[in-house]
Amino acid sequence: MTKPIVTSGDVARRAKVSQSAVSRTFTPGASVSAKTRDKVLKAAAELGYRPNALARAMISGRSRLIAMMVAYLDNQFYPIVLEKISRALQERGYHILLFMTDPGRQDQVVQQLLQYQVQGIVMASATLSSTLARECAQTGIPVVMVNRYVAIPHASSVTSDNIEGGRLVAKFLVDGSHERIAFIAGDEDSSTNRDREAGFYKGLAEHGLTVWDRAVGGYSFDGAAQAARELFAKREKPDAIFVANDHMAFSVMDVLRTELKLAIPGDVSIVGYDDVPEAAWTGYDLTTVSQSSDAMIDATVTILIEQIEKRQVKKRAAVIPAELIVRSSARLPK
Amino acid sequence: MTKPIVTSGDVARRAKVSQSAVSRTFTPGASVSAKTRDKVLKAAAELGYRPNALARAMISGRSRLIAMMVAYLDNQFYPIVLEKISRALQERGYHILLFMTDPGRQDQVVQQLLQYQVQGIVMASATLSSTLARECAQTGIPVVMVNRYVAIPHASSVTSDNIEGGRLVAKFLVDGSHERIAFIAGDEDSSTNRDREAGFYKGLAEHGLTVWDRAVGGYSFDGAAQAARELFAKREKPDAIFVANDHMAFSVMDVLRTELKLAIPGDVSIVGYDDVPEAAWTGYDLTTVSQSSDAMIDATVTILIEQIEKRQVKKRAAVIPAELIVRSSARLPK
DNA sequence: TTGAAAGCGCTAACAA
DNA sequence: TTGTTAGCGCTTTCAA
Repeated sequence: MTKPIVTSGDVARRAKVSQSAVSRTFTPGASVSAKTRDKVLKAAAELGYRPNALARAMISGRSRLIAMMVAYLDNQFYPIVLEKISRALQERGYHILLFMTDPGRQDQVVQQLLQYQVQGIVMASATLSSTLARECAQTGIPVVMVNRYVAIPHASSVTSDNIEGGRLVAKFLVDGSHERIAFIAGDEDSSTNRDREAGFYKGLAEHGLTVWDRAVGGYSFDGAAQAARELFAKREKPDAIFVANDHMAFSVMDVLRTELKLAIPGDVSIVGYDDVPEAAWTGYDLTTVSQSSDAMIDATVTILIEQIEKRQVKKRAAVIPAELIVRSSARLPK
Repeated sequence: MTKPIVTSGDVARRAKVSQSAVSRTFTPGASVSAKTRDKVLKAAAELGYRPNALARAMISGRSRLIAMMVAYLDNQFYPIVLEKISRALQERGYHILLFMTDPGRQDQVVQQLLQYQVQGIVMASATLSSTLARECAQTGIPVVMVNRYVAIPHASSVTSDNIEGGRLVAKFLVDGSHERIAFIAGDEDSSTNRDREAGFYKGLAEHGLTVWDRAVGGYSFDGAAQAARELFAKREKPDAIFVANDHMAFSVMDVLRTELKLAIPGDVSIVGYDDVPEAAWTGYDLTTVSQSSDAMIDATVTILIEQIEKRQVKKRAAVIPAELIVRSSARLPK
């Protein structure tokens, strides 16, 4: 009952044309007369013909497949990026091959995806070893890192202006007359964390302040809760915390309000980074820095497609402006 | 500078064996002597050989590609399902080709994914027309619908026990002495909504009640807000609302607390469905019905792999038990 | 266990 | 514009 697989040859025979005529009919921009095309289309419809994308990819060298490597999807920022990138690429006739990766096993995953002859790689919250990056470069496959930056030739990147974002937060908190301003870091190895933190310290310094305290949350919900407890276990407690991303900020707010019975922003102000949808939910109403996912996706897709179509991989680094989104989780400047 | 593409022929030449020997070395379970394999492996490593998955798929008829169709990723339930399914399939050597679909354009998307010779289709929050389902069945490609059910032969499904879940909610709200119990529906065409609603009404009936009022939120954040406003624009207002999923419940809670200045559960009780991670966040602390995503993913992957490997598509419908998760968004029974 | 040979379904020269 | 031809890189008979 299964599979009477229909090939272009079958269609050709039925339409009484050559097999290449069939191929041309299904290749946008190829030269076929209207008459031939109609005959082919008719036969194809009758037979239920569907071109084999694999065969096509193999011979043409264009698989129209883009690999997307993601480390986790529980931080809403990433599903949103994934959805938008996928839609944008679909519109251009490309498709996403999804790879969930564990830290440490990323190189293995890259080997797998290269076997599928992907034409590009998008990495979100994932890092590429320099060995792998070189391998991709040799194969001529463009790599775009989203929300992370690596000093590797050939790997392009799209990031928020994290340094400026950090500065904005510092200024906002200082203007709000906070005196003991702490920071909760994400993954200390990530460029995103480094830049947000560096910008934040720079901003504090510009107002003659230094960071009051610091803990590490590792970008995870539980890690952030632990970091919050740590900061508040000490004698002198912060009156404001900049948390390296929204996802962790929610966890911090939960711990402060529930376990420590602190009012936000009455007792302590919280600022996050990303402006994920939940930040606008009134249960949190989180003051944060927006990194426009639309702009980031645009840049990612543009870089990718350009490099694929020009067959020339030249490293590019797009930096998307950051904007402070003021809500109610942090005391306002007077 | 790019692409000295290495083929199995190159490896064969260098290892001084036949090209088929190379192929066998990379085919688990093929018969090669240890000596030959070593020679091949050595040559392959030296050359940086990587089997071409596309060529392999073409000839063997096994692409090891599974298509996943999703309508949206902003409801956290879906990214979680996506992440887990992807990891589970990766472990078994399969990979996810992701398709974001718009309602109405799903058939078009299916045509595209069939071209990639996927060996299975997972549909989440997406519906398949019966025409398409038939086409998949003819090709022998298994289809599994997650969180949705369709009366189509050959399309398997994995759902929560939505009827029982709805009943549990009704019982809980009645036991909590609520008297004006309303329902906010998702997409009225979806089996999930139908079953949750039917079970809910059945549960109310078992206690001699009927639904007080009803509005439709269409599974969207904004739609749910609108539905909430609608329910409370009337003279007599509900004292409890069962919202068809958590994602909408958050929106409803926001509207009630912020716009209508109502206390939850003081003035009105809210119950959701799904138990997404945010439901446990203390900003919402939502009483809800848990549909174990782990159990659903297990069932999905098992059905899929079994049908792929047995090359036999037999419709199956897995129903995962539902469990009420009591938190603080609804008044407790005495 | 090995190698030779025959394709998988298609695109892309090349001539006609 | 059309058909012929030669592969893309691989798996899988089939004989040896």
